[in-house]
Amino acid sequence: MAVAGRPRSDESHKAILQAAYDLLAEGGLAGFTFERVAARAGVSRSTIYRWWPNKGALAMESTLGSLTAELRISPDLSPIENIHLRLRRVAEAMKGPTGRIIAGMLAEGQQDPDTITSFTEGYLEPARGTMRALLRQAIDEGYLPADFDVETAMDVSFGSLYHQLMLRRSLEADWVERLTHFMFGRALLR
Amino acid sequence: MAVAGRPRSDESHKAILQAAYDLLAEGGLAGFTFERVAARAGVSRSTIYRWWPNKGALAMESTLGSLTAELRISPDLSPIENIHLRLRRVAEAMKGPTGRIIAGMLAEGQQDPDTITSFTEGYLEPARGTMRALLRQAIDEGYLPADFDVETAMDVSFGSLYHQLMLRRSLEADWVERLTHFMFGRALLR
Amino acid sequence: MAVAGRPRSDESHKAILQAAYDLLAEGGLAGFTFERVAARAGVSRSTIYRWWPNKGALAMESTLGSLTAELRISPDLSPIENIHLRLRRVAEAMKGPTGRIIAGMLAEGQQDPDTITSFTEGYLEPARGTMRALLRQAIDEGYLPADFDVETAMDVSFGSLYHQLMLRRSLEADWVERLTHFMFGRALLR
Amino acid sequence: MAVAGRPRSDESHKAILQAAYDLLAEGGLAGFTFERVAARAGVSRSTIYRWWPNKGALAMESTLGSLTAELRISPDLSPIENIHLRLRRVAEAMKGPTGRIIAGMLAEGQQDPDTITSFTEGYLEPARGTMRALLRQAIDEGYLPADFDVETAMDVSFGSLYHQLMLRRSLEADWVERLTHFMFGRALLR
DNA sequence: ATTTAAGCGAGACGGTACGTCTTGTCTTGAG
DNA sequence: CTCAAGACAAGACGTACCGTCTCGCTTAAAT
Repeated sequence: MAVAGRPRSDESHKAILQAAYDLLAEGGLAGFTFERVAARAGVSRSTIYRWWPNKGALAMESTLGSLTAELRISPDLSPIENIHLRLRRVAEAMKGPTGRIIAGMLAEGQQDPDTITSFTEGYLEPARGTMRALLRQAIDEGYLPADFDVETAMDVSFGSLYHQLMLRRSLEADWVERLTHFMFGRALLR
Repeated sequence: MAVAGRPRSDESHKAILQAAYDLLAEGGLAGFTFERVAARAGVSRSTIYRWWPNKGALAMESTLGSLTAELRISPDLSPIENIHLRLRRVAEAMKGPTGRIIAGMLAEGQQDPDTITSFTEGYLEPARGTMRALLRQAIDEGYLPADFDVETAMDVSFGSLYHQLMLRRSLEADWVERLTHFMFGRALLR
Repeated sequence: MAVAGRPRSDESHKAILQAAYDLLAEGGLAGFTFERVAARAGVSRSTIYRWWPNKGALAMESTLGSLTAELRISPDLSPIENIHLRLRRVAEAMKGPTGRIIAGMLAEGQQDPDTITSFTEGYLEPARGTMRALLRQAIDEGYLPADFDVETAMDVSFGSLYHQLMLRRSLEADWVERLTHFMFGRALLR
Repeated sequence: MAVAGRPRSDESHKAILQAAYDLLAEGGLAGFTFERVAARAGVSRSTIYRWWPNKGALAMESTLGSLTAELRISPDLSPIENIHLRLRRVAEAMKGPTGRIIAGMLAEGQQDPDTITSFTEGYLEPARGTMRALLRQAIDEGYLPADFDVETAMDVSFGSLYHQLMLRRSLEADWVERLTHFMFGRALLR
């Protein structure tokens, strides 16, 4: 049952998200301003304020879509190999604009807890869900021992990866490989 | 041999660092302003600009002293236990104001790479140095296999710990214990 | 047909002009600061910057109104007497706050030519217009010779008067009287 | 009888005056700063503060020498012609850097009365002295009537000339000629 | 057909902080 | 006693954003 009043402009909505994404990709958190987003989107500032309470929320929404795309599983690989592949892809993505955006959101979140919540719910938990399933499968199929600590494994893998990102340290393929070896042992990766 | 010119006021210097530390401890990065630091320290703003190029540098210097205090080794414990103890202490410290400050600096560093450099050189590398020594000792004394990947172990331990911090997730003792178990295996912790 | 956007606050506008006038009247150019004007007007600094490009412009606008008031002609006096009266009144006004303001604007104009332009167009030219009319009338009515140099007479009268002002020299009635005698000859002043 | 202590550096003294003069000539009052004078003179700021109480005094002293140079009388001309010549030369000088400096000092004097005093005593009164002598000579020799108001004539000539300068109006030769005509009548100038 | 209820642009407003600049004072060490 | 060097408190500068606000216009559902 539609409410009275002029409906929300889908055009503006999209333009804002796109402008926000572009700005974040270009300069990270610095230079990410409501004013600039509005200017680039060709939209009035108040329209942004009407729909997003703060920069974190806007940054989140403008980014989430593009983040979840790469979460795909190859059924012809072993669970451990699948995990390795996923980590490698995520690391790869983090080297580009997506990485700047995520780092920016984690940074923004230090001032505004809501951003952390959105980030966790919107991106991290889904990612952990897939990873969790893979780890459980690995246990079920005997690749990992029954008492393998799944949750900690995820804290470790995501944690070290994103920390690496924030410190602007290496996210190259061999770093990911060493990480996987460290977590699972060399034997499990053909 | 002192240089010409009025010498730097040690009093102001200390007052600035103290005020900066207090502000960071109180409100984290938000509300950490040169203006407020100056006001609280009873110092003119230009004096701060004269000595610190940006907020990150000031935040760093105001915190480093209190950070390095806790880097002490108990010689009567095994290397693994020492590592565990260190991680627990660091995690404990991160729950208080120090944690907010470090999270703030990592956040600030996303806009200003110099802050990351200062953080790495001033705090992280020294911490890694101690940790590295302990891990090598553990290998030498047979607690860990000869091919144990020391560097990755540090990426993992510090990484997951600080990521946990930034996500405002648990830093409780049992989390640290699970982390240590995950990295070294339960057997090694008495 | 009003333009879109929040309309300019007439209240703030007036408060700014009033505060500017008061500050100028009190202390002349020294102490005339956007910051103080803002504080006294109870207005944010940016509001002033939005409407006036520099101090001179604000000083001008805050003063022009009160300046043009005194330009009135008494029809029952001879043109020469009218001129004399006008000069005496202007000189009188220059002894008060208005004088400090005008001196301040002429001073300010040495750094910023726009201030001079505003002053000339907003105040001086109108004043010269009236004076010019009186001089022409005096010629027409035979008080002054046909080849009397009207423009130079105005350069001389205004010039010596405002120079006197800037040098903080006498602006008393007898000085004005001597000036008039010098320009027109004693005979013409009853 | 020399006083104890290091003698005043004549080199610094001259460098300061020269730097001050240059800065004034280049940019007028704007950009005339103790800091810049010190920098350009290769002198410490405190040295300037030790010898000059404020900008006006420094501006004055740096300029006075070059101002009085042009006050010379040609004995083979009539007094009126000499006056005319003098005014023309002063007007000519005012079109260059000297003019900017004098205008700057008159402006500066609106904030600091001492500058006005220095200006009057150091430059204006001497100039008026010469002019006064010429006018008296003109009266004595019958070029001007015995009751010619000498002081007012000087107020008028200098006043209109310097006002013209401050308004950035014409200081061309024909303007000076019209001024002389206005004051003395056409007959007296061949 | 008219009212009502948003959405939206434009843009003013009070604030806060930025980083820079200048002022006038002070403190040191060297001449 | 002078001078260079330079630190210091104070405070204004002009700019950039913030979050809020007031308008007038537009768009659609409800009356």
